[in-house]
Amino acid sequence: MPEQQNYRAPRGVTDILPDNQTLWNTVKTTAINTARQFGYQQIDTPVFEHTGLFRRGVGNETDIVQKEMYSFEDLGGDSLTLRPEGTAPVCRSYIEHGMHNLPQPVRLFYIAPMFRYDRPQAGRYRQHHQFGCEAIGDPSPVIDTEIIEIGLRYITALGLSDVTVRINSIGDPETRTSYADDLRKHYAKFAHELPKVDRDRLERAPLRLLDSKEPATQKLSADAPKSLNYLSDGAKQHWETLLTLLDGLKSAYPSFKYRIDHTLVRGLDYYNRTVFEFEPSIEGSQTSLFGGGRYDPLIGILGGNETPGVGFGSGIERIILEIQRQESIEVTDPSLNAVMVHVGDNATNRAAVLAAELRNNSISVLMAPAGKSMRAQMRYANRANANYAIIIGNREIEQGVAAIKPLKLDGDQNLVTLNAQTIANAILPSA
RNA sequence: GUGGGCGUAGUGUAGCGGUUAACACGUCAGGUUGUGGCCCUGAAGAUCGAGGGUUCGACUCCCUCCGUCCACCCCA
Repeated sequence: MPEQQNYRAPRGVTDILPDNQTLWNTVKTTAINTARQFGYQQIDTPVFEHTGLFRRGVGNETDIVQKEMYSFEDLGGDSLTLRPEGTAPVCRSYIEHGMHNLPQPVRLFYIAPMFRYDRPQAGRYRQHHQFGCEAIGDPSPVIDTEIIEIGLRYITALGLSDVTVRINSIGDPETRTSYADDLRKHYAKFAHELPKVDRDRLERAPLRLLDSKEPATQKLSADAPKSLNYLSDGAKQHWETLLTLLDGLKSAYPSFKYRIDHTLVRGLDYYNRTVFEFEPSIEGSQTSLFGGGRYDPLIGILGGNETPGVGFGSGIERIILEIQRQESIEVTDPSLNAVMVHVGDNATNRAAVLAAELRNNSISVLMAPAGKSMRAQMRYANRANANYAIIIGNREIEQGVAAIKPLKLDGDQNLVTLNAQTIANAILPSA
């Protein structure tokens, strides 16, 4: 006897069961419609890429690359990685397909699974899905604002309120090094007071100390140097224009509020200037719904011509959690037009043919389980969430009729001639 | 990687050192002449997460492991 093994889904990944599909599809459809309203076109990139794309693009020292990637060697010896984020692959595709020859900026969006090896918890999974938008080829803060507006429109369409946008500018790569140096100096004075996790980060990633959750570090962060004071003239003007544009959004989005947060930095190396996050205003676990920013260096890093870009990624699972928490929208499963209830072999054969013909009339219909009692079939029809039962037994076959019984609406059962057209007329709503 | 909570039928729960391990929902079959929802009856379904102890006896107490959830970290 072979040993029996009960498999479960691997840690941190989940099935999206039929009960949740309507909500999922609503969210995805909302994302697609929103992106299209802004003229974004959909792109799908492969689930895996060359590992080097992420090492270079996301940054070799980032947590994502250091400890969260699903990397493997394929049978040909290539090192491949399940995509942990969406921006680098889209930029790779932009370069590979010469999209700089298209009118700039190129506006793209995707809805795709992402993979990160991490300890699962609420709102965090090893496979999650992101709706992302990328605008490539435009350096203006107008397009930064557009990206943020897409996010606003998306969450507004999903009925979400109490969402705050945190925003910051981390400047350009050149000014960032001197900023990082000064940050190091600031914290180094009190290095002995820092918790060990933060002391470790001091050298490697001083910007990360700013959003540390350690109280001791937070106290020091209050009067730490701010990246906004280190901006180059160009970055500074970009930032100030951005704020003006964001203020302008308030007339179209009355509940929109943003907060300048100089502790906001992001864990991916490719960002410059604008960075932002959308987060719900709940205490406790801070699960941001969106993250994004400008990534002007990225295309160059990946070997393309220097090309500016800006974008965001938004976790669909987290959006769904927030929709459920706020009860912001209600979805109902679509109902079925009809279930065929059939007793007796002749009736069953006739019912199967009729079902096929009804489907030609765009009617959704399914067969109740053959060979079961009429009571069992009627119960099945009821559970199937169907509008009508089409009942065919020996009596109906003899008389050449079908009994049409409404299951949801009030009304009596009635008999119609046994053919697809008359049945269709009897159950189609408009008729 | 670090810390905490929790693991009993498909799901949600109850239970106690000795029980036929209970209840609800769900599933299946019935409730006379072929007709769902409500209601009623019955059935199937749990090696009480795994292994090891303590004990005459453990689902119940102890240990280990595994799983899971939550938090840290990081992010979406």
